Amino acid sequence: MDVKTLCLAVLSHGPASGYEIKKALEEGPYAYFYRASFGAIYPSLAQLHRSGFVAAESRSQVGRPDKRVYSLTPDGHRELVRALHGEPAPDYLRSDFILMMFHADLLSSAHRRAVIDARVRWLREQLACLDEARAKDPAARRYHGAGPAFACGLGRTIYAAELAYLESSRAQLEDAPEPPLKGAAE
Amino acid sequence: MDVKTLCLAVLSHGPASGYEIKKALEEGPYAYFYRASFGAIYPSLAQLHRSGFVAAESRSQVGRPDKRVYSLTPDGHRELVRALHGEPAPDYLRSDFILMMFHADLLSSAHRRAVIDARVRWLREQLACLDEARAKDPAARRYHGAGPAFACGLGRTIYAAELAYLESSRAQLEDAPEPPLKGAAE
DNA sequence: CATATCATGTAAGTGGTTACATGATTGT
DNA sequence: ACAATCATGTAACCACTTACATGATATG
Repeated sequence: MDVKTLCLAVLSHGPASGYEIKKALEEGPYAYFYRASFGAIYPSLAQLHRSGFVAAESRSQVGRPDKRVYSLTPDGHRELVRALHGEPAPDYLRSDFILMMFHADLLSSAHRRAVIDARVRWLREQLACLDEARAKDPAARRYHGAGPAFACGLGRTIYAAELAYLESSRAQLEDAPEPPLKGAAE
Repeated sequence: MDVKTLCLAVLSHGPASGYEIKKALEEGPYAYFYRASFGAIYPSLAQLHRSGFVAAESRSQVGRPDKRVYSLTPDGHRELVRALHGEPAPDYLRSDFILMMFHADLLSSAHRRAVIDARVRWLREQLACLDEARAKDPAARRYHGAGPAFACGLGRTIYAAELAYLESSRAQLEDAPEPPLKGAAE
């Protein structure tokens, strides 16, 4: 699943410009499981347009570049459905946080505490954000139905589980004695 | 955190060849939060060697290329500690599975069920693997101490939470009626 | 008066992956 | 016989990120 497919996915909720797609990707629920920059989005949209998967409408604006609003064509919709019916690639997670925790014994206790604190704050923020969105945020209206609810619930579950684990287990990590002599392993 | 740092991290548990690092990365607990291919590992090791962060010892073998066993130098250890004390980059997750679930309404019920079944099987496998390793697997002896236990426990917690969520919520997703008319959103 | 938001696009660089080249040994 | 495991390395390729170019309008 490349950025092109991701653009089709976002556009399936309604027409949008490249700029709006970027915003949807970093503010909406997509942010949880995907990411893309302008340098990836704009060329992708241009290529999707050449392939006939999206239609473009230029809305001229004063003072800024014309806003190009893209919308899914029937072909684009079929292409999205086709891509969604392939084998899902295995999840790819890259986490500096877990790497640091794995090597907690090499960390100064100050840094260890700071990193965990930041993580806890971030998790609480994400949870608050998800709950708030579910309640009344107008931006969330875009995403309704069983699928988005399921995916957001999954995100919520995982964040909550990690937060609970961190809060209950961080003491063990922080109280652990430093190894008596480095290089004495095994 | 690039592949170079990752190599240093693996080598901090003891000397290893490029091949063994790859195995540690895809079989050990690192697999949960990082990944790397030979094409990334071998050049990284060569560069680490040039930088003086690892020492190399060639063990000649009959019939195969000499096995080059690398080990962390004091400089390499310091470099690892230094890297571990930086700001952790935000987690990067890329999940085709969640993207598919987000667009569950575009999926055939057969594919939707197949994908969820495969995910459930995979999660159960991961959990079994983590529990087995904790019990008696000799390969896990490499990783001991509070850090690895914490990181593995975190992985276990998250997998278990996702599995429970999937099993309790999949019915809602699968029973959801198809939208009456496509394109009638809003 | 500086910073953020809106808005599109390109070019250079990067951090990898995939495929290739090579080949003995062991297990099925 | 065939596949898997052990073992290292290179080269071509790729998808993406970062930085640049441009600039009006609104907000604090």
